[in-house]
Amino acid sequence: MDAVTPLTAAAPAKRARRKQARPGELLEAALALFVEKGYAATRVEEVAARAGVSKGTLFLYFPSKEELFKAVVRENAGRHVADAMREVAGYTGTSAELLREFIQRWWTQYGGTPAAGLTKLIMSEAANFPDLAQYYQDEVVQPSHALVRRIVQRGIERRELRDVDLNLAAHLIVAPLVQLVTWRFSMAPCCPAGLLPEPLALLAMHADMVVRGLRRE
Amino acid sequence: MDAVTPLTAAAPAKRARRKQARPGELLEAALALFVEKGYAATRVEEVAARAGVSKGTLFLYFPSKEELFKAVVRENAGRHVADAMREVAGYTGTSAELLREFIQRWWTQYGGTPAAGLTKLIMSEAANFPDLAQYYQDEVVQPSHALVRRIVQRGIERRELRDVDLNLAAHLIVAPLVQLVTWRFSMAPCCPAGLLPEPLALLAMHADMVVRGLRRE
Amino acid sequence: MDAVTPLTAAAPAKRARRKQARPGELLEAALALFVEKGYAATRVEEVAARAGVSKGTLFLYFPSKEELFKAVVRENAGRHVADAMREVAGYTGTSAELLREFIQRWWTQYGGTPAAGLTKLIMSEAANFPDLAQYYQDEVVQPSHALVRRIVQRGIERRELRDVDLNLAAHLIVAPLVQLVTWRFSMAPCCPAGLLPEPLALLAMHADMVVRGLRRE
Amino acid sequence: MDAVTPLTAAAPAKRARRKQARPGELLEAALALFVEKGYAATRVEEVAARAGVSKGTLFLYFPSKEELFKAVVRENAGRHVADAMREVAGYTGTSAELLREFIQRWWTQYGGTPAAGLTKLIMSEAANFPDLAQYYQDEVVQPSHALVRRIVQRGIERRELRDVDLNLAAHLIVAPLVQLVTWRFSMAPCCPAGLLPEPLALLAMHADMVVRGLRRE
DNA sequence: TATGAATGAGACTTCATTCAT
DNA sequence: TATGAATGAAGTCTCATTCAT
Repeated sequence: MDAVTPLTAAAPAKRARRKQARPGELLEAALALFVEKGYAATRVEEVAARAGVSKGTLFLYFPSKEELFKAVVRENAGRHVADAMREVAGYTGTSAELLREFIQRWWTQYGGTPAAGLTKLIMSEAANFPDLAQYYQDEVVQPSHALVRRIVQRGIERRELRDVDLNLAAHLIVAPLVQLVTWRFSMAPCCPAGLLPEPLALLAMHADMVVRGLRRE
Repeated sequence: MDAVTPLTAAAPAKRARRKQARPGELLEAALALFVEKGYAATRVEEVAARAGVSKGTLFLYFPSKEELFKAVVRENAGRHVADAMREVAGYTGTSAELLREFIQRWWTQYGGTPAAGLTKLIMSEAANFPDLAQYYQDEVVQPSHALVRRIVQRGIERRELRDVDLNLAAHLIVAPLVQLVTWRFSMAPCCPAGLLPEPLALLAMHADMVVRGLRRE
Repeated sequence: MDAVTPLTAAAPAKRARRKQARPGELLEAALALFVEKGYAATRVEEVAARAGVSKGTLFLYFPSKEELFKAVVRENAGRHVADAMREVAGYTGTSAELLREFIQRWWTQYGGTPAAGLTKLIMSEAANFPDLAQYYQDEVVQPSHALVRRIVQRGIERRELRDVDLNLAAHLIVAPLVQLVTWRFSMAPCCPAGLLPEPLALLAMHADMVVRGLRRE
Repeated sequence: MDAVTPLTAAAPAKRARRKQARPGELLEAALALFVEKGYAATRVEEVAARAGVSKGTLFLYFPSKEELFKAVVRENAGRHVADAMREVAGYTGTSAELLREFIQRWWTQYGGTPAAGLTKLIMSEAANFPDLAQYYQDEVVQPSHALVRRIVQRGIERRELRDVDLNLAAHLIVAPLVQLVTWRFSMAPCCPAGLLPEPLALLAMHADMVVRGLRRE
């Protein structure tokens, strides 16, 4: 700000920096708790505590628990779909490779991140927040399915894949992905080891099964 | 109630019958509401009202909301798995037929019934009721997966199917089934028509994909 | 209910009888406290305690503090005006007697009762509850002023009173009455004895002054 | 702030002037808001905002909301009574003229000014702040009533007025004045036009009524 | 057995007050 | 001196649970 006082310029405002960061910290804490315990069973004081602030501070940034919840959904919904669509559009390899690539990426960019909890959260709370469910439907589900349908259609047009119902195929390709994150945030924490398949191994086999299941013989 | 009025004499019998039925009616009502709104957001008074009794009556049959919830889970968990295991044991047809048969039956006997809401319910509440999650794991998930593994193993032994990882295969076969009911009780009510695939068509294609994906070429 | 069991008929339901009385008891308690401390400074728990019930019970009868407040106003507003209007309509004496009668009655039927606190309450809270202020205006103020204007007009028509502005006269006749109750519920409790004029003496002199001030000389 | 920038050198002076004025601006803002919404319903942040400063600044000048309130009352109470007493002492005209003069002056110097809101404020909050009510009683009510009693007594001694109870007469003379300001700050803002009498016309008629009501016939 | 009025612990939310900047 | 982010006590309201009828 001022070249004459570089010392203070380095620490412009500890408070101000926190203020910038607060909403994000609160949203992160809220996502984790809402996913774990559900909306109703999560107390705002817990969210605040996990974000390292007091109850009152939360309400400086979000006017109510419900608005906090909506912000959590909006913040995390549909951030990765757009990226993925662009990548698919320019892909030049075989459909088998594309499907494997897509499934792998889905895991590294969404399924394996904390943001994936949103999937379980929406599933659990859809009936209590119909407008959010609709929003998620529009912003995440529809674009994702459209993307998968496009991949399959590309394979059909390239005569690599059988001529199947695109909508059904999309559901069957997506289902194990969704199921994987749903499981990760619900039963998995209760069921120690052994029985949980390694996500990447599961996804590799899923890609393999899909390719075999769809390929033109 | 009054010996002078024989017209009402029939009542005690009817009431007795109702009395017998009460717990079942309450469990049914509770399942539906817990599935729809979640445990925390469901009020016991709603459950009682839906079962046609008063709030106080519910507490005559279940000592607390939590015990009601546990009863709901115990009542609905694992009723169908044992039957299915017996049927598989005596099956004589091909693996393709067996897989199709299994998937169809799963839908008609569980996935398409109100009891399937339990799957979504457990997903949503597992973290809040770890012992119930464990119970469900032991009574439903493990037996179901074991059953599916047995089907696949039978196919491998009969040299109809490839030699795949049984555990991964079981997860991939089950995932779309679980996903179907999860969806049915969460997003589906919000997303009118068109986009929802017909369950039986979806399951038929799933069976087809699984057979193609696993068969020995 | 049943002539054969007169003993139980005498005590049909202690609970039920309380339920009947509860809203009235709560309204009475609320009126007293709202008048004394104002709406914002009165805690619902105090109201409940004064009515002899717990916090939760209050909310069985009134959905919110604000609705309780509105019920208090509606319950107490304008109950006496209609009676007074009927009496004035049939009066046959002189205007001096009528004015004295009116003022005396106002005190015995409203100004001296707990319900008079409503006047101070509305004064204090009008800006925070504009719709209630309007309601009070319509149900109490306007009818009361109309009644007083009618009394004065009758006197003018009978050539007992001077031909004055009816609206101004009404305000000047009413002002000391309102002031008396306002004082009674605000300063009076703080200013012990001596300085407080005897209400009936004050009202008698007021009536006298009004008659002298309005009479045709 | 910076000697190198003479342009801003004027600022300290301006700010100093503001600093001097701060308490007054805050008291003015507080009076208006306390009158309008009551003590409890007024937030200190609103007071600060109306005075053009931040919440924290208010607490530099007043240690608490309650002290701010007390300062508001002390600042506005009893400023005009002393002046009026002096004027009455040297008056040489008739009692009728004196009463008219007194009532007119009361309006121009108090009743028509923002400070008159204090009357309504004290009335509303007396029970919550008994010591302030006492203070107001001592500093404003008693002196005012004493002044009015003196005016009436002077008229009696000059054989212009009847020999009435001085205390009652004072209450009846003051009541419409108090009522006028009370109304002005409570119901008036809700009741658009038409029905509100013109203050000066009302006061003129009041003076007229008082003179007629008290004069020796 | 059935009811529903009553309770009170606990949740969300507000706001006077503090304090680092 | 001035700011406004942060705090937490206190208030409103909900709802599981009890119990007199």
